[in-house]
Amino acid sequence: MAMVSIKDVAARAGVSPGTVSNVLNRPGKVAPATRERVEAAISELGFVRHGSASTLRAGHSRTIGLSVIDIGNPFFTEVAAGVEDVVSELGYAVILGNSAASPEKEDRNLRVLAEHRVRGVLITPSGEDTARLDRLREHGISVVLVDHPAHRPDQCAVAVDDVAGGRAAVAHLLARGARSIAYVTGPLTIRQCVERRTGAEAAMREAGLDPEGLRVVRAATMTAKAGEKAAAELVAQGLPEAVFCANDLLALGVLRALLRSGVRVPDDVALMGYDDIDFAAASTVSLSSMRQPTYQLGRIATELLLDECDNPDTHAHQHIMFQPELVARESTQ
Amino acid sequence: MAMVSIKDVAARAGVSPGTVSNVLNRPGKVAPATRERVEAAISELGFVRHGSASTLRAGHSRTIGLSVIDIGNPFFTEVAAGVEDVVSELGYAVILGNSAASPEKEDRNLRVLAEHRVRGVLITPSGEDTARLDRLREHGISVVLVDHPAHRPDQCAVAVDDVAGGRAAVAHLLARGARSIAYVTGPLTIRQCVERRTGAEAAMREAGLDPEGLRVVRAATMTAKAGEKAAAELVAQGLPEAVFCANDLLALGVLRALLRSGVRVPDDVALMGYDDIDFAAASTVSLSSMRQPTYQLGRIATELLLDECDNPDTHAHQHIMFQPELVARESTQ
DNA sequence: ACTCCTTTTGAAAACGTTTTAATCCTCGTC
DNA sequence: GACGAGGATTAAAACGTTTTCAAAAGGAGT
Repeated sequence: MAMVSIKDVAARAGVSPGTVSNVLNRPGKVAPATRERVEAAISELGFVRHGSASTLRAGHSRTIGLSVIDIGNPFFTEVAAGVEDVVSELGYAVILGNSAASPEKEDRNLRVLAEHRVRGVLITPSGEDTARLDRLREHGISVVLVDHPAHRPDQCAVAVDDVAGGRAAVAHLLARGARSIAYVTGPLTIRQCVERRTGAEAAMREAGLDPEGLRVVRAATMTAKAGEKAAAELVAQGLPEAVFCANDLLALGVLRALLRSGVRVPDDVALMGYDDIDFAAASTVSLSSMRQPTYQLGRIATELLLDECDNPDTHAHQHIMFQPELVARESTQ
Repeated sequence: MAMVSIKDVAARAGVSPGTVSNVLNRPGKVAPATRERVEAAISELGFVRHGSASTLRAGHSRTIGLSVIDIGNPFFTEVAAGVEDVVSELGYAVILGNSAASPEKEDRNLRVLAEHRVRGVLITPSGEDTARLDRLREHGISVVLVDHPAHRPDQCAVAVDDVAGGRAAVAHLLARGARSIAYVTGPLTIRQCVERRTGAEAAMREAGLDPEGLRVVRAATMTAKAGEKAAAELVAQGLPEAVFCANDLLALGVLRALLRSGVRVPDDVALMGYDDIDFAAASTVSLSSMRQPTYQLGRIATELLLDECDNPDTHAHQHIMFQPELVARESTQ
């Protein structure tokens, strides 16, 4: 329990605490000779700066919050990797929050982030309630939306066009000859699920089909397990010619359950996922999917956030929208 | 930029700041009437406690650190889920660090955690250098090892028997009739890789084979991509009858590359992974693997850590060692 | 020797909370 | 009606840093 403070360092180096602080934060402002002396004292004493004291006095922390919907989903893991890579050299800490698509958990996480006075928050909101995000901003905490379009102009957001993605996915299935299509979705509170569906319906309309014909199966969560359950439902009610899943995890679950029931993919049923996670290409029947620039999403969002924090006056808010890319594999051959 | 402080709340409620603090931290100590008044003021003013100030004065934070080797590996994601579930109701924050098996990155992350004066650290160390962990403890930060046996008696650790796992895996391959076996491993700085190999060699010895016969292929990282590369090497140098991978990610990469080269699994080569991540069961040829109580690892480690922090005197350090379980699937049929 | 810069350092206040010790009340008891 | 006991509340000091402002030191020019 060493508890070496800046004062001890100052005493050891024969300078004042203020100078030590300068060495730490504005090394340019202090003469090389003194700086060296201070640095020596720091390492001799094993001093490590008390982040909370620093945050308290300086008024801002070196911490950002990252709130995702499902940390078990490789999509978000890859986003997190992008965030990490940008942030780690800067000595920033990332506080991770997993909302599990529950507004209450998300609330609790945001509250924790607010208490920690994080510099900013990267969030993939799990619902459309923008109020709590606005409340964060009132506390001086910047917010950048990840995989979600902006709520308002004075805000950064990095997203991927989910309507376009849903349309492309279903257009692909239709082009392959499927006429009856099921859409396996997660909770309808999740925007991505809704928009991909909108796109899917648009594709049907464009093909001259009634969008009402899109059979929607709702899964409780966007996991493989939930996908298996959804597939059971499909099997019980009679199979469509093609299934479009809101997510690769759902699709992998659907695939597993279908194969187990003796349904052949893609011969009996074609199958499309979304996100193109690494495992999509490796699955039993390799999975067609919609690829998104996931890692980039994390990187760019973080860069925007940091710019907003560091240059509040010159910062230009940006709404970036990527286009997803169809990757056709065995499951829709 | 509201910046409501405890003083404002106190003024509004007509009490002193000390009383507000009591309402926040020891609600029992304050009369119901005043408490209500204070709570009303809190919500009217939208007060949120300044965590750094609290940490600074109280001497301890409501934050723990989680340092993993690869956040992209579902194994660690599941550990993280276990951690999250324990911690989230307590209002604790989790600072995530990804060491990417690099001691430098791990160092940097630990430094950040030390600066933040986290309550404790959960870590899967990426090497055997215990010095920096001891340094953390000197700063009064508890450390619990995850998926790693204890370095010292006065320390908690939750691990899985990797030697036993390696032995069981290779014994399984031998029982299936394989005589030439390759071991695809990650960096040898990673203990898990080394111990699984030790187990593998033990299994060979027990079967009357020369453990030197175990062909070791080293991959730079424990990812699917690195697995593909390793498989290419195997193919080029002549295939063994069975391949044991230190990790499911490696195994999935090996599998993908083998199939692409026209090698049949398990007919030409049997394949075993390790970790039994969700995707192992879903892959092209479902993957035999060693299952570990991953989620439990995270949960229990966190509980131990919190107990150590909250009851430093009554706390009994524990070294928990789980046994892995073999899951046989198609890849070793 | 003096002034006038520039560069470097130091003293002290402030950040928002927790906590200790002290004060103030309210009651019950004698 | 005085006295204490005991609970509720408060005032004030601390936690370790950053930052502002002023002062000191050093150098150059007269």
